[in-house]
Amino acid sequence: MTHTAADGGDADPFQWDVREDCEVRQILDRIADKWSLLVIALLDRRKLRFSELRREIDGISQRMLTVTLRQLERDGLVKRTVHPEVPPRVEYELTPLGGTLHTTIRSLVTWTERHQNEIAAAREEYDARAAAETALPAAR
Amino acid sequence: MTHTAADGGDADPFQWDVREDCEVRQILDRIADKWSLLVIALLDRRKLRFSELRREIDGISQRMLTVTLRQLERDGLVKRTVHPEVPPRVEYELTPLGGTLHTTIRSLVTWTERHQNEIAAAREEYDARAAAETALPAAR
DNA sequence: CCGTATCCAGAGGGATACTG
DNA sequence: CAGTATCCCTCTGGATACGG
Repeated sequence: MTHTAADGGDADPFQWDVREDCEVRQILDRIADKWSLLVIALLDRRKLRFSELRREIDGISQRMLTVTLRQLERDGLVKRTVHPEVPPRVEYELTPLGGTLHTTIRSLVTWTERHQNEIAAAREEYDARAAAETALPAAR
Repeated sequence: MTHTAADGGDADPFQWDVREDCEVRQILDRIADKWSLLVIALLDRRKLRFSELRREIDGISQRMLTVTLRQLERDGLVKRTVHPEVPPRVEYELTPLGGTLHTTIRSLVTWTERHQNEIAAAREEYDARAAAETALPAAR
Protein backbone atom coordinates (compact mmCIF):
# COMPACT_ATOMS: atom_id res chain seq x y z
CA MET A 1 0.00 0.00 0.00
CA THR A 2 2.93 2.27 0.55
CA HIS A 3 4.99 3.45 -2.35
CA THR A 4 8.14 1.51 -1.65
CA ALA A 5 8.48 -1.96 -3.02
CA ALA A 6 11.57 -2.59 -0.95
CA ASP A 7 10.79 -1.60 2.60
CA GLY A 8 12.56 -4.26 4.51
CA GLY A 9 10.72 -3.46 7.69
CA ASP A 10 13.19 -0.90 9.02
CA ALA A 11 11.47 1.77 11.09
CA ASP A 12 13.05 4.63 9.26
CA PRO A 13 12.53 7.94 11.04
CA PHE A 14 12.60 9.67 7.70
CA GLN A 15 10.17 7.41 5.92
CA TRP A 16 7.08 9.20 4.78
CA ASP A 17 4.39 8.98 2.24
CA VAL A 18 5.84 10.51 -0.89
CA ARG A 19 3.06 9.69 -3.32
CA GLU A 20 2.40 12.64 -5.49
CA ASP A 21 -1.27 12.96 -4.65
CA CYS A 22 -0.91 12.51 -0.91
CA GLU A 23 -1.97 15.12 1.61
CA VAL A 24 1.50 15.72 2.97
CA ARG A 25 2.98 16.57 -0.38
CA GLN A 26 0.11 18.94 -1.14
CA ILE A 27 0.39 20.75 2.16
CA LEU A 28 4.17 20.90 2.00
CA ASP A 29 3.92 22.65 -1.34
CA ARG A 30 1.64 25.20 0.23
CA ILE A 31 3.67 25.91 3.35
CA ALA A 32 7.01 25.86 1.60
CA ASP A 33 5.78 28.45 -0.85
CA LYS A 34 7.82 31.57 -1.41
CA TRP A 35 5.14 34.05 -0.41
CA SER A 36 3.31 31.95 2.16
CA LEU A 37 6.45 31.64 4.20
CA LEU A 38 6.90 35.40 4.34
CA VAL A 39 3.27 36.11 5.15
CA ILE A 40 3.21 33.61 8.00
CA ALA A 41 6.46 34.95 9.37
CA LEU A 42 5.15 38.51 9.39
CA LEU A 43 1.79 37.63 10.89
CA ASP A 44 3.54 35.71 13.61
CA ARG A 45 4.73 39.04 14.93
CA ARG A 46 1.38 40.78 14.97
CA LYS A 47 -1.95 41.26 13.29
CA LEU A 48 -1.58 43.20 10.04
CA ARG A 49 -3.72 44.96 7.48
CA PHE A 50 -3.65 44.14 3.80
CA SER A 51 -1.77 47.26 2.85
CA GLU A 52 0.73 46.76 5.66
CA LEU A 53 1.53 43.28 4.44
CA ARG A 54 1.94 44.59 0.95
CA ARG A 55 4.35 47.24 2.09
CA GLU A 56 6.36 44.84 4.23
CA ILE A 57 6.82 42.17 1.60
CA ASP A 58 9.16 43.58 -0.95
CA GLY A 59 8.32 42.56 -4.49
CA ILE A 60 4.89 41.00 -3.98
CA SER A 61 2.10 42.06 -6.29
CA GLN A 62 -1.40 42.84 -5.12
CA ARG A 63 -2.66 39.80 -6.92
CA MET A 64 -0.22 37.36 -5.34
CA LEU A 65 -0.82 38.74 -1.88
CA THR A 66 -4.55 38.22 -2.30
CA VAL A 67 -4.10 34.72 -3.69
CA THR A 68 -1.67 33.74 -0.94
CA LEU A 69 -3.90 35.07 1.82
CA ARG A 70 -6.91 33.22 0.43
CA GLN A 71 -5.03 29.95 0.35
CA LEU A 72 -3.79 30.39 3.89
CA GLU A 73 -7.28 31.29 5.03
CA ARG A 74 -8.69 28.24 3.31
CA ASP A 75 -6.12 26.03 5.02
CA GLY A 76 -7.13 27.44 8.38
CA LEU A 77 -3.78 29.07 9.05
CA VAL A 78 -4.87 32.68 8.78
CA LYS A 79 -7.98 34.46 10.00
CA ARG A 80 -9.44 37.34 8.02
CA THR A 81 -11.48 40.01 9.76
CA VAL A 82 -13.43 42.68 7.92
CA HIS A 83 -14.26 45.78 9.92
CA PRO A 84 -17.46 47.30 8.54
CA GLU A 85 -16.19 50.85 8.42
CA VAL A 86 -16.27 53.29 5.63
CA PRO A 87 -12.76 53.23 4.60
CA PRO A 88 -12.89 49.44 4.85
CA ARG A 89 -10.30 47.88 7.10
CA VAL A 90 -9.32 44.23 6.82
CA GLU A 91 -6.99 42.58 9.26
CA TYR A 92 -5.15 39.30 9.03
CA GLU A 93 -3.81 37.24 11.88
CA LEU A 94 -2.60 33.70 12.46
CA THR A 95 -5.08 31.19 13.79
CA PRO A 96 -3.95 28.98 16.69
CA LEU A 97 -3.11 26.35 14.10
CA GLY A 98 -1.07 28.85 12.13
CA GLY A 99 0.74 29.85 15.28
CA THR A 100 2.06 26.33 15.76
CA LEU A 101 4.16 26.85 12.64
CA HIS A 102 6.25 29.42 14.46
CA THR A 103 9.04 27.11 15.59
CA THR A 104 9.34 25.35 12.28
CA ILE A 105 9.57 28.47 10.19
CA ARG A 106 11.96 30.07 12.61
CA SER A 107 14.18 27.05 12.25
CA LEU A 108 14.19 27.37 8.48
CA VAL A 109 14.99 31.05 8.49
CA THR A 110 17.65 30.71 11.16
CA TRP A 111 19.37 27.93 9.25
CA THR A 112 19.42 30.05 6.14
CA GLU A 113 20.81 33.10 7.89
CA ARG A 114 23.45 31.04 9.60
CA HIS A 115 24.70 29.26 6.50
CA GLN A 116 24.28 31.83 3.77
CA ASN A 117 28.01 32.50 3.59
CA GLU A 118 28.87 28.85 3.16
CA ILE A 119 26.33 28.55 0.38
CA ALA A 120 27.60 31.64 -1.38
CA ALA A 121 31.13 30.23 -1.20
CA ALA A 122 30.02 26.87 -2.56
CA ARG A 123 28.35 28.57 -5.48
CA GLU A 124 31.40 30.57 -6.37
CA GLU A 125 33.58 27.50 -6.28
CA TYR A 126 31.15 25.51 -8.38
CA ASP A 127 30.85 28.26 -10.98
CA ALA A 128 34.62 28.71 -11.09
CA ARG A 129 35.17 25.02 -11.68
CA ALA A 130 32.49 24.90 -14.34
CA ALA A 131 34.04 27.85 -16.15
CA ALA A 132 37.47 26.22 -16.03
CA GLU A 133 36.18 23.01 -17.57
CA THR A 134 34.50 24.90 -20.37
CA ALA A 135 37.75 26.69 -21.10
CA LEU A 136 39.70 23.41 -21.32
CA PRO A 137 37.39 21.05 -23.15
CA ALA A 138 40.10 18.62 -24.27
CA ALA A 139 42.13 18.74 -21.08
CA ARG A 140 42.88 15.73 -18.92
CA MET B 1 19.10 50.64 5.43
CA THR B 2 16.63 48.01 6.54
CA HIS B 3 13.32 47.69 4.81
CA THR B 4 11.07 48.84 7.62
CA ALA B 5 10.28 52.48 8.00
CA ALA B 6 8.64 51.91 11.34
CA ASP B 7 10.97 49.83 13.42
CA GLY B 8 10.63 51.34 16.78
CA GLY B 9 13.77 49.70 18.01
CA ASP B 10 12.13 46.52 19.25
CA ALA B 11 14.47 43.54 19.04
CA ASP B 12 11.99 41.41 17.18
CA PRO B 13 13.03 37.78 17.09
CA PHE B 14 11.23 37.46 13.77
CA GLN B 15 12.75 40.47 12.11
CA TRP B 16 14.72 39.58 9.03
CA ASP B 17 15.87 41.00 5.81
CA VAL B 18 12.97 40.61 3.42
CA ARG B 19 14.36 42.54 0.50
CA GLU B 20 13.64 40.71 -2.66
CA ASP B 21 17.23 40.49 -3.83
CA CYS B 22 18.75 39.47 -0.50
CA GLU B 23 20.60 36.20 -0.01
CA VAL B 24 18.17 34.80 2.51
CA ARG B 25 15.21 35.11 0.20
CA GLN B 26 17.11 33.49 -2.63
CA ILE B 27 18.25 30.56 -0.55
CA LEU B 28 14.87 30.11 1.06
CA ASP B 29 13.33 29.76 -2.35
CA ARG B 30 15.81 27.04 -3.14
CA ILE B 31 15.43 25.04 0.05
CA ALA B 32 11.69 25.41 0.25
CA ASP B 33 11.38 24.06 -3.26
CA LYS B 34 9.02 21.21 -3.91
CA TRP B 35 11.59 18.77 -5.29
CA SER B 36 14.63 19.94 -3.29
CA LEU B 37 12.88 19.15 -0.06
CA LEU B 38 12.15 15.60 -1.13
CA VAL B 39 15.65 14.99 -2.45
CA ILE B 40 17.29 16.23 0.73
CA ALA B 41 14.97 14.18 2.86
CA LEU B 42 15.76 11.00 0.95
CA LEU B 43 19.50 11.58 0.90
CA ASP B 44 19.43 12.17 4.61
CA ARG B 45 18.68 8.50 5.01
CA ARG B 46 21.44 7.17 2.82
CA LYS B 47 23.55 7.66 -0.28
CA LEU B 48 21.50 7.08 -3.43
CA ARG B 49 22.01 6.60 -7.14
CA PHE B 50 20.31 8.70 -9.75
CA SER B 51 17.86 6.01 -10.76
CA GLU B 52 17.07 5.19 -7.15
CA LEU B 53 16.15 8.78 -6.47
CA ARG B 54 14.01 8.84 -9.55
CA ARG B 55 12.16 5.71 -8.48
CA GLU B 56 11.64 6.96 -4.94
CA ILE B 57 10.28 10.36 -5.86
CA ASP B 58 6.88 9.79 -7.32
CA GLY B 59 6.07 12.13 -10.18
CA ILE B 60 9.47 13.70 -10.82
CA SER B 61 10.75 13.81 -14.38
CA GLN B 62 14.30 12.99 -15.37
CA ARG B 63 14.85 16.59 -16.30
CA MET B 64 13.69 18.04 -12.98
CA LEU B 65 15.69 15.54 -11.00
CA THR B 66 18.81 16.53 -12.90
CA VAL B 67 18.12 20.23 -12.50
CA THR B 68 17.38 19.88 -8.80
CA LEU B 69 20.50 17.84 -8.11
CA ARG B 70 22.67 20.34 -9.97
CA GLN B 71 21.29 23.22 -7.94
CA LEU B 72 21.84 21.38 -4.68
CA GLU B 73 25.34 20.46 -5.75
CA ARG B 74 26.06 24.05 -6.66
CA ASP B 75 24.82 25.22 -3.27
CA GLY B 76 27.15 22.76 -1.58
CA LEU B 77 24.36 20.70 -0.05
CA VAL B 78 24.85 17.56 -2.12
CA LYS B 79 27.98 15.75 -3.24
CA ARG B 80 28.06 13.95 -6.59
CA THR B 81 30.40 11.04 -7.11
CA VAL B 82 31.00 9.43 -10.49
CA HIS B 83 32.37 5.89 -10.39
CA PRO B 84 34.37 5.26 -13.57
CA GLU B 85 32.85 1.90 -14.36
CA VAL B 86 31.35 0.65 -17.51
CA PRO B 87 27.82 0.78 -16.67
CA PRO B 88 28.41 4.20 -15.15
CA ARG B 89 27.33 4.61 -11.56
CA VAL B 90 26.72 8.01 -10.00
CA GLU B 91 25.97 8.41 -6.35
CA TYR B 92 24.57 11.37 -4.48
CA GLU B 93 24.92 12.10 -0.79
CA LEU B 94 24.48 15.04 1.53
CA THR B 95 27.52 17.11 2.36
CA PRO B 96 28.11 17.98 6.02
CA LEU B 97 26.41 21.29 5.29
CA GLY B 98 23.45 19.51 3.76
CA GLY B 99 23.27 17.26 6.80
CA THR B 100 22.67 20.22 9.08
CA LEU B 101 19.33 20.68 7.39
CA HIS B 102 18.08 17.44 8.91
CA THR B 103 16.41 18.89 11.98
CA THR B 104 14.75 21.70 10.10
CA ILE B 105 13.26 19.55 7.40
CA ARG B 106 12.16 16.93 9.87
CA SER B 107 10.35 19.66 11.75
CA LEU B 108 8.52 20.75 8.64
CA VAL B 109 7.46 17.27 7.66
CA THR B 110 6.43 16.34 11.18
CA TRP B 111 4.31 19.44 11.50
CA THR B 112 2.57 18.63 8.25
CA GLU B 113 1.88 15.03 9.17
CA ARG B 114 0.60 16.04 12.55
CA HIS B 115 -1.81 18.71 11.32
CA GLN B 116 -2.97 17.38 7.98
CA ASN B 117 -6.37 16.47 9.35
CA GLU B 118 -6.98 19.93 10.76
CA ILE B 119 -6.03 21.46 7.45
CA ALA B 120 -8.26 19.12 5.51
CA ALA B 121 -11.14 20.02 7.82
CA ALA B 122 -10.49 23.73 7.45
CA ARG B 123 -10.54 23.39 3.69
CA GLU B 124 -13.84 21.57 3.67
CA GLU B 125 -15.42 24.16 5.90
CA TYR B 126 -14.09 27.01 3.80
CA ASP B 127 -15.31 25.44 0.58
CA ALA B 128 -18.71 24.68 2.07
CA ARG B 129 -19.13 28.26 3.23
CA ALA B 130 -18.00 29.63 -0.12
CA ALA B 131 -20.48 27.40 -1.93
CA ALA B 132 -23.29 28.51 0.37
CA GLU B 133 -22.59 32.16 -0.29
CA THR B 134 -22.59 31.61 -4.02
CA ALA B 135 -25.94 29.87 -3.75
CA LEU B 136 -27.45 32.76 -1.83
CA PRO B 137 -26.01 35.84 -3.46
CA ALA B 138 -28.57 38.27 -2.06
CA ALA B 139 -28.83 36.67 1.36
CA ARG B 140 -27.75 38.40 4.49
C1' DC C 1 -8.89 50.89 1.23
C1' DC C 2 -9.43 46.31 -0.34
C1' DG C 3 -10.05 43.83 -3.28
C1' DT C 4 -11.70 41.17 -8.25
C1' DA C 5 -11.19 40.68 -13.38
C1' DT C 6 -8.63 40.53 -17.45
C1' DC C 7 -4.72 40.18 -20.20
C1' DC C 8 -0.40 38.45 -21.35
C1' DA C 9 4.79 37.39 -21.10
C1' DG C 10 7.91 34.18 -19.36
C1' DA C 11 9.49 30.61 -16.45
C1' DG C 12 8.53 25.87 -15.01
C1' DG C 13 8.33 21.55 -16.14
C1' DG C 14 6.74 17.12 -18.94
C1' DA C 15 7.62 14.05 -23.12
C1' DT C 16 10.66 12.49 -26.22
C1' DA C 17 14.87 11.49 -28.61
C1' DC C 18 19.72 11.18 -28.70
C1' DT C 19 24.89 10.57 -26.59
C1' DG C 20 29.02 8.73 -23.65
C1' DC D 1 22.99 4.00 -16.48
C1' DA D 2 23.12 8.71 -16.43
C1' DG D 3 22.55 12.18 -18.35
C1' DT D 4 21.95 16.40 -22.35
C1' DA D 5 19.09 18.62 -25.92
C1' DT D 6 14.76 20.00 -27.88
C1' DC D 7 10.06 20.92 -28.26
C1' DC D 8 6.00 22.65 -26.42
C1' DC D 9 2.45 23.60 -23.37
C1' DT D 10 0.73 24.93 -18.86
C1' DC D 11 0.52 27.68 -15.11
C1' DT D 12 2.58 31.30 -12.43
C1' DG D 13 2.52 35.68 -11.60
C1' DG D 14 3.09 40.86 -12.99
C1' DA D 15 0.60 45.07 -14.92
C1' DT D 16 -3.40 47.32 -15.45
C1' DA D 17 -8.14 48.66 -14.95
C1' DC D 18 -12.31 48.59 -12.63
C1' DG D 19 -15.91 47.72 -8.53
C1' DG D 20 -17.76 47.80 -3.38
